[in-house]
Amino acid sequence: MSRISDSTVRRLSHYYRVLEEVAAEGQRLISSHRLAEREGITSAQVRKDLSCFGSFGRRGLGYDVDHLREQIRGILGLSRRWRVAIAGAGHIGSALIAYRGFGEQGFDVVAVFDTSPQRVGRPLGDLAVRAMDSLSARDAIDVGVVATPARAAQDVADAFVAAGVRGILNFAPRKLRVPPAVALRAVDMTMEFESLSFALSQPRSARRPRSAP
Amino acid sequence: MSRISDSTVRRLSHYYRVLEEVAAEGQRLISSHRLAEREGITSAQVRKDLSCFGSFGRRGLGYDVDHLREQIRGILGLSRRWRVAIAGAGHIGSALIAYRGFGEQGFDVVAVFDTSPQRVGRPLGDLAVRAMDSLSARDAIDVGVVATPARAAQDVADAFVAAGVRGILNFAPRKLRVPPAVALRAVDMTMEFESLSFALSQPRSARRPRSAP
DNA sequence: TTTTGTGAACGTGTTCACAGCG
DNA sequence: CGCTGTGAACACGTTCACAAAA
Repeated sequence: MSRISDSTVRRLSHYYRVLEEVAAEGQRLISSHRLAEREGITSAQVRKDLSCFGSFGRRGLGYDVDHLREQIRGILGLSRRWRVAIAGAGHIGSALIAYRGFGEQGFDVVAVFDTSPQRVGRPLGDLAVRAMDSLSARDAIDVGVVATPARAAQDVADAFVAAGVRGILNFAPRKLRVPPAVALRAVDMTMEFESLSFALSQPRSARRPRSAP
Repeated sequence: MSRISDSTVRRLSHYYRVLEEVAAEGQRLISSHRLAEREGITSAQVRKDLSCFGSFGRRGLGYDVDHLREQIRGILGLSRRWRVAIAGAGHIGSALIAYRGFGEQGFDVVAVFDTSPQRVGRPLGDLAVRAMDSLSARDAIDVGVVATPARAAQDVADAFVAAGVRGILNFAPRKLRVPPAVALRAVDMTMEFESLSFALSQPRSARRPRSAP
C-alpha cells in the first residue's frame, strides 16, 4: 500500500457523501461507474481510490452501499470523535459554532478562545469564550481552528501546537508554519476569490476540460 | 503561452500577499529564492509560474517588488472591481458581509438574497436582504456566492447562472453543476475537517514531504 | 455478461541544471 | 559572480485497457 494522495482523501469525502444520499434512496448496490458519474470523474478513478484501502467491491455487481460507506467512515476516521477548539470568536468562529453539521461528523467543539477582553466570558452557543492564554494541554484538543485576523494567526497556531494539537485548520489568509507532525489544512477564501477573479479576467476561450464519456 | 494551471494561480495569490508584506517592510527587490522560502516552495517554481506571464525579473538582481506586485495585480484581475451577490443570509453569508477585506481586493458585495420570509427585508450590513427570486440579470452580478444549506445549493446556483453570473463560489457541501462557461470554486469545510480526521487517524509515519534545501 | 482490480500508458505539474544576461 | 528564464528530467496523479471473478 503506497502513500495516499491528498486528492484521493478529498474524493473519499465525496464518495462518503454520495453513499449517504444513495443509501437514503434505498439503493443497496452501486457500481464504480454510478459513483463516478455523480462525482464527475471516471470510474477507474473511483476504483483506484478504493483499491488503496482494500477490495470492497464484488465483480459483476458493484459495491454494497452500506458496507462501503462504513469502510470509508472508518478510513476517514469518522467513527471516533475529535475534540475541536476554535480560536477567534468573530464572525467565522461564530459561524462554525452555530453550524451543527460538524457534530454529526464526529467533531465536537469543546472550547472557544479569544484575546479580546470584550469577548472573553461571553456565551457563544453552549460555550463561554475563554481567554486565549488559558489554552493548555489539559484541554486535550485534537484539532485547532484558526479563525483570527491574519496578524494573530501564527501566534495562535503556535499556542495550539504548544497545547499538543495534532491538526490545525486555518481560516486566516496567511501561510502558517507548524511542525511536520501537525497536520495542516487551510481554507483561504481570499485566495478563492482571487482565483475566480483570474478566471473571469481570462478571454472566454481556455476553460477547464470536462471530458464527456 | 500555454494554459495556466490552477496551482499556478493559487500561488500567484500567495506571491501577491508576500509582495505586499515585503513592500511594507521597505524592500525594493526580491529574488525568486526569497519569494520561495516565504512560500515554502522552490525558487524554480516561482520563476516558472511568473514566466507564464512574461519576464518580470532582472538577471543578477531579482524582481522589483512594486513592479511585480502591480503585474500580478493585473494578472489576477484585481485592478478592476467585481460585483458579488451572496445567497443565504445565515452565518456564513453574514460573516462574508461583515468581512471588509474583500472590498480592498476589488470585490463589492452588492446584494444578499435569502428564501426565508423571516430574513427577507432585514438589514445586513449596508444591505437589505432580498427575496431570492428577485435576482435577475439586471443586478449585473459577476460572482455569486452560495452560502445556503446543501439542499438549496443547486437551485441557487441555477438562479445565479440564469442571472448571468460568470463565476460562482460555493460554500455548501455539495458538488454543483454549472455550464462550462461559468467559473466554479468551492470552499468545503466539511471536507477539510474530514481530511484532517484522516490525517490524524494515520500512524505517525507518512507525513507530507517538505524538502529541506 | 457485467463490473472489479490493476499494471501500463499517458498527461500534467514540479524540480533540476545550466545557458544567457546583467 | 548572481540570478533569471527555460528545456530536459523527473515524479505523480489520471486514464486506459484488459485479465480475473461473479
